[in-house]
Amino acid sequence: MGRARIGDVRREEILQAFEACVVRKGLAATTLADVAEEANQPRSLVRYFIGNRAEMVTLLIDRILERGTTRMGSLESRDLASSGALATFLLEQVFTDPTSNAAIMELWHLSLRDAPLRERIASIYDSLVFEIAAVLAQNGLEEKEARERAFAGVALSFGTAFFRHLGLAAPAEPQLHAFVRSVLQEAHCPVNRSEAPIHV
Amino acid sequence: MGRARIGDVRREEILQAFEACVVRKGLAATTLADVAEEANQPRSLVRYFIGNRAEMVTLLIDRILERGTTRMGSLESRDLASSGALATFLLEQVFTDPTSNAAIMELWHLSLRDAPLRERIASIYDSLVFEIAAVLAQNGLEEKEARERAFAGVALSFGTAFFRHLGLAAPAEPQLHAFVRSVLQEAHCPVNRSEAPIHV
DNA sequence: TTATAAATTGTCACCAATGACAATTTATTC
DNA sequence: GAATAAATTGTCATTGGTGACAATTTATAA
Repeated sequence: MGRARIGDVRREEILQAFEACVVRKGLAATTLADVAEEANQPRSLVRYFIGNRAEMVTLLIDRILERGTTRMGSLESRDLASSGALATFLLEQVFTDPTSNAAIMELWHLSLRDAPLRERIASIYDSLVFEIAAVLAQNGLEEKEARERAFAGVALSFGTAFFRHLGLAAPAEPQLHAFVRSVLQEAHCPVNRSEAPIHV
Repeated sequence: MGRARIGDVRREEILQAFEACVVRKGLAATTLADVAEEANQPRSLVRYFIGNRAEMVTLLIDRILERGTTRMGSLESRDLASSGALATFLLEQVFTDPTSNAAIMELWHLSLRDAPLRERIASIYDSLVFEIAAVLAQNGLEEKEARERAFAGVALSFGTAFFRHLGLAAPAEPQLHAFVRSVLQEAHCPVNRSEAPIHV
C-alpha cells in the first residue's frame, strides 16, 4: 500500500533542470532555488528527492560523463576506415554540440581540484584516442605511432573547438580537415623516429 | 604632512596573495579572509586597500592578462626563423608553466559568462597566431595559409597542454615536435631544426 | 473505508562571506 | 611637539544559501 513512487521521474526532471541552469549560469552560481524554479517545484522537493547539493552535483557529473561515454561508444559502430573519415568525425561530431561543450567545460573546471573526476574525464578522451588509433593501426600504421598520431589529431580538434568557443577566427572546414589528416596519416616524407631528440 | 602612502606595496602584496590562493584553491573558493591570511594582513586592510571583491577580481584579471601579453611580446625579440624553432617555442615556452596554466584555466572558466573577458583572452591568442603567421609568411608562405597553419599549430599545442594537464599519456617531445612542424610547414621535409629559413 | 507509505508544503535556524564603519594608532611635515 | 593624513584594528549588520524538520495532503492497496 501507500502511494506510488514517482521519485525516478522527479529526479530526472530535477537533473534536467539542474543541467539547464548549469549550462546557462554555471555550476557555482546555480542554487537549489534556481533548480527548483527551473523544474517548477518547491525547493524542499528538490531536497527530498535528490538530497544534498553535493549529491546533486555527483549525479549531474555521472549523467554528463555517461553521455560522453556512450557517445564514444557509437564511434565503433561507424564506418571510419579512412583518415579522412576520422577527421570528419572529429571535427563535425565530437566537439561541436554547444550544450555538451558548456557542460564539459564546467566539468573541466571542477576537475582542476578533483583528481578522481579528472581521471574519469581523461579516460573518456583516452578511449577516443584508443579507438582512433585502432583504425589507424588497421590501416597499417605501427601501433605506437598510431596512438601518437591519434593523440595529436584529437588534441588538434580539441584545441580548435576551444579556440572557436573563444571566438577566434578558425580556418575554414576543408583546411582544418587537411590539418587533422596530416597529423593522422603518414606524410610522404616520414619523420625519422629513430633519430635522437633534437632539442635539449 | 600626514603619513607616507604605502598603498602600492600593500596592493601588490595582496594581489600576489590573491593569485596564490586562486591557483591553489580556485577563484570561487577563495574568500577575502583567505587572501588576508595569505598576505598576513587583517581582512579589513584588504578591503581598505583593494576595495570590493569584484574590484579585486578585476585587478587580478588585469594582472594575469598583462603578463600574458608581455610574454607574447617577448616572442618578437626571439629568433624564431624556422618552423622547428617555432614548434619548440610553442611546446616548451607557451603552455608549460603550471602556475600560469592554472591561472589561465581559471580565467577561461570566468570567460564562459563574461564576453569582454573572453575577447581579451582571444586577442592574446590571436596575437600569438599572428606573430607565428608572420614568421611563416616571411618564409615564403602565402599570407592566408600562413595564418591557417599558425592557428592549427597553436591549437595543437594548446590541446596537447590541456590533455597533459588531464594526465593523458602524450607522445614524447620529438614526436609532438614533428606534428607541430607538420601543420606549420608545407608537407615536405626539411628535417634539420637548426637549418635556416625554409623555402616553400 | 481505512491504513499506510509516499509526496508536498511551509517554516526555521544556522553559517559563511561580504560590506560598512567607528575608533585608534602610526608616521610625516611644519 | 602639534597638526594631519594615512594606516590599522576591531566589531557589527546584512545577506544568500543551505540543511533540517514538523505538519499536511494525496494516492494506493487491502
